[in-house]
Amino acid sequence: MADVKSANPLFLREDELRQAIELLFFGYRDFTGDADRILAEYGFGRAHHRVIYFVGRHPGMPVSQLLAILRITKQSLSRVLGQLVAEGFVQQTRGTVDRRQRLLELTDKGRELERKLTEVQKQRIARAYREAGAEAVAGFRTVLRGLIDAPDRARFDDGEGAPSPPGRR
Amino acid sequence: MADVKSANPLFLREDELRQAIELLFFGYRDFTGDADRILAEYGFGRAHHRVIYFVGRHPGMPVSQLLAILRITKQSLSRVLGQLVAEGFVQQTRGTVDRRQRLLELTDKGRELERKLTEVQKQRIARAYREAGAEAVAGFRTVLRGLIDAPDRARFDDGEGAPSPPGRR
DNA sequence: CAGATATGTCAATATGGCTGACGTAAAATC
DNA sequence: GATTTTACGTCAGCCATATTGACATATCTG
Repeated sequence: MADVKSANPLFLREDELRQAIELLFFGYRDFTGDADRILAEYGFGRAHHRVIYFVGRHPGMPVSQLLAILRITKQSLSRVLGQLVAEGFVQQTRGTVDRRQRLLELTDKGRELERKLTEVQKQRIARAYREAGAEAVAGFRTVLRGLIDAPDRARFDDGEGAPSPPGRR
Repeated sequence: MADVKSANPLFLREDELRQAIELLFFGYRDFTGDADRILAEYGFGRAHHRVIYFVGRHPGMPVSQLLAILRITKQSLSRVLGQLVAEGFVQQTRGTVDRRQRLLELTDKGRELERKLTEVQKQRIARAYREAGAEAVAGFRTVLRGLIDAPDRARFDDGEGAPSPPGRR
């Protein structure tokens, strides 16, 4: 089982690749489904979740960087971020080194919601990880990382979490 | 490397689980990005892709079954499916055993688009698979399958492609 | 025949994207 | 110090995709 280096190994067959497409479709649908249900209770959507997640992950992040990660326009972000600020989930403070910047961070209320959302997703992943075992998990990460475009792939190299450099897209 | 059965193995640590969340976010975004670009040329969106994909995969599928897979309302499907039929990508024929049913299938034009869309996605997956190797691929599939809710998980067991039984949701 | 089912359609609404235009404050540059 | 660039915000309008609810029609089933 170590010499699978033929020109067209089994795992590159048509139906294997198709299966991957469907695994990603169903997997992502169910993976996001957990959080969607919680968000609905708050009148929020997936867009709010992404903001809450990344702000929670990188406290003090300026708006421009959040835009770069999410790859949406500032007008689109504005509505969502505005709601989160208005309802007290996200807090904006002026930057000290560059006073034009609005640095974003979660409030206690925001952190609580972030925790709830991340919790259900972590549980789903933990269950799948546990059932699959360490080796399968390593494979999962390798393949998924390989599906990501090079610029953002670096995010999963080293310390993981380092914001990608400007001009990545 | 065979006795990782402690109460809380390394791969279940907080940061490992968080990394999985981000891998899925970035991975799915880039995975769908390829097809999105092609679809835009046709004035279609992701919704059209899903219809084309599943109809192509299961020719002769009735509308009700497509609704069950996509988990959207018939009103939502109606607009998208209507466009695809109007523009000659999908063809509807009355069922013979049950004449109330509209059985869906791709036209030649539809099959051609399906092929183009699936092709770019297969290429991305094939590259990641090739770089990762057979064992990693096996792990990827095991974990991803574990992320899927039980009803649809069966889709990836046996012959794979068997439509899930009625009442799955 | 009565009722359930498969499909379609009309209308109204929400969410989350987009482009374009314009404004303001602060930093950076000449 | 004046000018230009940057970071951010906002107004206005558009599009795609989803929702709920109500109703219509044809067909199947008991």
